[in-house]
Amino acid sequence: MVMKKRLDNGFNGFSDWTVPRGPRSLRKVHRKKDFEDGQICAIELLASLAGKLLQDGESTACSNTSDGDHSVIGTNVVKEERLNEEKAFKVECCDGGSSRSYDLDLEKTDEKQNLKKLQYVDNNTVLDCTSVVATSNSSDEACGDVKPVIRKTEFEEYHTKPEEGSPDFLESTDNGMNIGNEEENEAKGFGIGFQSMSHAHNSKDLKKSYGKSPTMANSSFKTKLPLSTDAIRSSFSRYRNYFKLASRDDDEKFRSNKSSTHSNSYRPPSRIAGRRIRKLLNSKYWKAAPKLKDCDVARSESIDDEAQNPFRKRKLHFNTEKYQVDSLYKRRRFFDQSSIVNSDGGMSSESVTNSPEKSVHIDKSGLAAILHGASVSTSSGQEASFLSKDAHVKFSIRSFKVPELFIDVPENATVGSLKKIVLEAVTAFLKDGLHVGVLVHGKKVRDDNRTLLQTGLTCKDNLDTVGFTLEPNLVHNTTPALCPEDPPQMLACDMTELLPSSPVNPVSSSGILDVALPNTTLTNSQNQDENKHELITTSIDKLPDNSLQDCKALVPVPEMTMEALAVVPLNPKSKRSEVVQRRTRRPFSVSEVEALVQAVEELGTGRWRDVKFRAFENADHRTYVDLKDKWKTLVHTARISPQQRRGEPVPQELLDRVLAAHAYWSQHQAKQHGGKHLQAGVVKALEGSSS
DNA sequence: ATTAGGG
DNA sequence: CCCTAAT
Repeated sequence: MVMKKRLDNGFNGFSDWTVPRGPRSLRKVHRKKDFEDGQICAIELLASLAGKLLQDGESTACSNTSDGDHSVIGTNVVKEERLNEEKAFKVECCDGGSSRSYDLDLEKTDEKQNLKKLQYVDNNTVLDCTSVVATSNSSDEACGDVKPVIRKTEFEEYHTKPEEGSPDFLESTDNGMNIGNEEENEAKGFGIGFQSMSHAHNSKDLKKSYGKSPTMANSSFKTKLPLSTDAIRSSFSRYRNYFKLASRDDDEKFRSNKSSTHSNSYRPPSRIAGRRIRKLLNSKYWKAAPKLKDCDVARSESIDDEAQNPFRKRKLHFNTEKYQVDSLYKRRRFFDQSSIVNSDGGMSSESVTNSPEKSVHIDKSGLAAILHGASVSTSSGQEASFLSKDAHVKFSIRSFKVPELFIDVPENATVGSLKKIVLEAVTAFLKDGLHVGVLVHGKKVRDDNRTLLQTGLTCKDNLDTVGFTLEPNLVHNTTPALCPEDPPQMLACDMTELLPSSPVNPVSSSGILDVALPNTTLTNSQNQDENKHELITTSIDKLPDNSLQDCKALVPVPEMTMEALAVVPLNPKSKRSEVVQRRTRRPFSVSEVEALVQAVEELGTGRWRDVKFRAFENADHRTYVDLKDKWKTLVHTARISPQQRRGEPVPQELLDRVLAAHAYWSQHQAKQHGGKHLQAGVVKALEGSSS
């Protein structure tokens, strides 16, 4: 099967053409490529995640104290449709500040090993963007509690029941905050958020590891590894949310196929179209609805059924995020970028997104949960005091996001292997446990001792600003101070208003793709927001005392309006065309360089079209832009030390000519008169310099 | 459609 | 090599 092929420059983060600037920034690459390349639905991720969570089954919820008072407990029941199994896991609560993390135990040693390997291999692996949608049917126990209680939340598949969330929510609320059958409440599914793909960087180590890993075992896989960019990287980073699948560049096919009918029906009609779309997506749409980052995801389907490939026709959103180039070379630790060491727990990945009805949400940052609706009710009067103990706050966690997953797999990898890989990556990250972080207005609340009331989480209005994040329980390495927290992405609906104080980060780019099987392409999403808002603990004080009064006891879950959510291009047709292929890389041969140099000597720089006609008339694959770029790289190459040069070595003589010509034409500001005359000048200059 | 320059 | 902006 051909995954989408993209050609990046391959593993190297650097491309030859990028000379002057040094390594090209990955981030851009990711973004673009991912976008172009294709996407894969990460349904699998969710599924796997869910599975893991389920295994956990009983997480320890902490109840701190007397029956009545548990400060917070969230029980999430997740049901994974695929598995048809339901298991529940609990989310921690933090009352006194102790937040618990999930312990995910991998039952299979293999997996553990694999995971270890993965981790070892790539610190950068991240699952991001995967979100689990939860709707709340809150139930139970809480009622009597004096303290605010977080109700159990269930994960449901949004998709299936787009609007159910609200109804459910309402119900639960209506019923009073009480009740509920915890067990009954079931999450139906997860939405998985997407993924973005990034191309593989060179990750030799990864390759190695992978090769060892069972999953990668298949021969083809191994075989190819060396040659292709097979690597999987996963890392948690707040900045990235996506997992990407990269395939090698084989674009030749693409090019050759251009004219010919391609087997792939989904193949984008034209690059141009793709570009347009991209553009569209990148700017207009997102700007219009920055909030709507979420993507729509199809709900997971039976995994095993290849025929119904989960990847097919899924829509994905992407966000672009920033990525540092050097990151390619430097291994990052898990989560390091996002990780902030908090007293409360680990890294924070802050962003909160909401997703509309669509099942999948993608968040920019790592794991994030969105509260869909929250209501507070006070069973007994709320005493004016902040500390009214009777008041209850209901939280409906709409989704949790999973940290980004970064995966590269060979094109020839099977879907099954991809699934495995994703699963492993997800498992790896879950394995170490998670912490739940609480965000208010996009700012992380670090003081676990603060009461909800103090934090202002008492009524719906306030609750809208709340977000939960699943934080990896690892890493303590990053410098806390440095880590910015991403602003939460608010939900389209209710959240909209919320962020008065917290700026919403515009999405740099995003797109939605459909993934077609034949060319499964990956898309990457990126986003990034680097807002560093610390949470405002102080702001709490400012909360109006009457906040409680304002609250409506039951807040219906906001219904997402489709419009609001309509991040996606209205025109369904366009969806398909988004997959854009990148041209294959065609390194210039020495002879081509020679021809180029010759032409430039004669024509000067700035006349690329002429150069093209003169020297590359027959090379339809060399556009004048290519020539210009090549010249740029040649100049750069000529200036750097031979040791730093890569690729097919260009004779020094040519490089000298390049420099001479470049210098000459720089001075003669493109005032090319007679080519010959100038050429003579160039040659002369060259001779002078060389001798 | 080209050109120029950033990524 | 891609993308954009400016011609």
